Amino acid sequence: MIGQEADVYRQLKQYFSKYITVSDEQTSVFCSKFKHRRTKRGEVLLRAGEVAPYSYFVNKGCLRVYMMDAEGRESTRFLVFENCIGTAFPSFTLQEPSMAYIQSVEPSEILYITHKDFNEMLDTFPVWERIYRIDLEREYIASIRRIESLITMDAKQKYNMLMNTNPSLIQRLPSKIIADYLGISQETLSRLKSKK
Amino acid sequence: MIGQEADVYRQLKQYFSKYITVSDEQTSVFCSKFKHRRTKRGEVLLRAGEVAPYSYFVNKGCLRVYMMDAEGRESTRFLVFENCIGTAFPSFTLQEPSMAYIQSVEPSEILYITHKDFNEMLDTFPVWERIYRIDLEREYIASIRRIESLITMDAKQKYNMLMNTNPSLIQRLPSKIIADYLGISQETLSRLKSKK
DNA sequence: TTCCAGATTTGACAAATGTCAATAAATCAT
DNA sequence: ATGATTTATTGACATTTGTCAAATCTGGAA
Repeated sequence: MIGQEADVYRQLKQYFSKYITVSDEQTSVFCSKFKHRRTKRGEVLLRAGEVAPYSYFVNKGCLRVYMMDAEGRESTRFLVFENCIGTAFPSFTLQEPSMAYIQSVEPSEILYITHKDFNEMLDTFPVWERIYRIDLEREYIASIRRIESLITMDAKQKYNMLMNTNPSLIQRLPSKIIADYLGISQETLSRLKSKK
Repeated sequence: MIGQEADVYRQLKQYFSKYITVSDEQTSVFCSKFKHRRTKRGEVLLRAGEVAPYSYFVNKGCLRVYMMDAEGRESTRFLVFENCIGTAFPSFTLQEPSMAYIQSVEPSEILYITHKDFNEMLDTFPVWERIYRIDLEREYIASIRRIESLITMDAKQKYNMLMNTNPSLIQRLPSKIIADYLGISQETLSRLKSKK
């Protein structure tokens, strides 16, 4: 049992020490702020209008951050896979009502931390701010790449890019989600796949 | 003369103390790392393929970070206006060759800092890391909003949004740049403006 | 002022993509 | 396994947007 519990934080600990060295004591403190839970396929963790209370680290599975327009059409803003941390970022950071939903697209195993704990750690541990800052840089760079692809590429180019950079994503997720992640209709995506 | 020199850093000092309190001594150290220069209209500060050596704070004017495809078509990734800091972010941060160009679209007055100084300050001053981290959060949130608009809106919606959130930008910049910032052709933009 | 270079607008047409509807395929719960 | 429900594909067509070319407008230099 102890072995199993320890295992729950194994990936998170790796995540902390990915770019910098963190002492065992600090790692323990950081982990202690994260609670563990499992989610069901399709489970909605946050609805638009709510203030995001948590940020999520994915041990296993996949979370999807998406918006819905007045006609019920969905657009996927971000996908959070194994060993990544994510949330409805503007809402979590500014503690404002969210424009986005968060949904577990697969049965998942996640660790989550409250905004309060997250920010207290920023004030208490410079190392935590360092870890977070480096993570922000990576996330921001990824979002810049995404913006570039959205303003410069047509549907086929965007799909090919995803094939090259993230082929597992295509195999794993329903094409409906791939389509609205790319900002194209599922019919267009379906045609791209057959035509090549 | 002393008064004029001090004035050059006035906006930068305000920028530092926008979200947190910074001592005068620290502010002085931070400012000392930024050099001052003026740019001409159209001047190119960075070319694709080069590693971005500097990050720029704009006192006056506007910088444009843009990409160019094989056919010479340009896409504006970001615009940096007064009292904002910006650069070819992935290149500056990772010190890799840039995919983007940086150009001064107006005669501008800027302060710039080297990557080395920037990172040394991160290791020396936790306050600097804090300032940078908060700035990253804001920039990242802005980029998320931009991604949302790119995947959910058509050309007219994107233009209307820009009109509402940033009307000065439309008056100030040539419509060619507005168009490739929105990821649409200048002809489409021109038609949108006349129709509604 | 006058002229020129660049920017903007407009028109005609082509290409890409979206929408709607019907069908086929896959997945889930029982 | 089997039916029910969701998801994916395909076709026909409408709409949006891009492309190219020409015309018009604009601001700065001589």
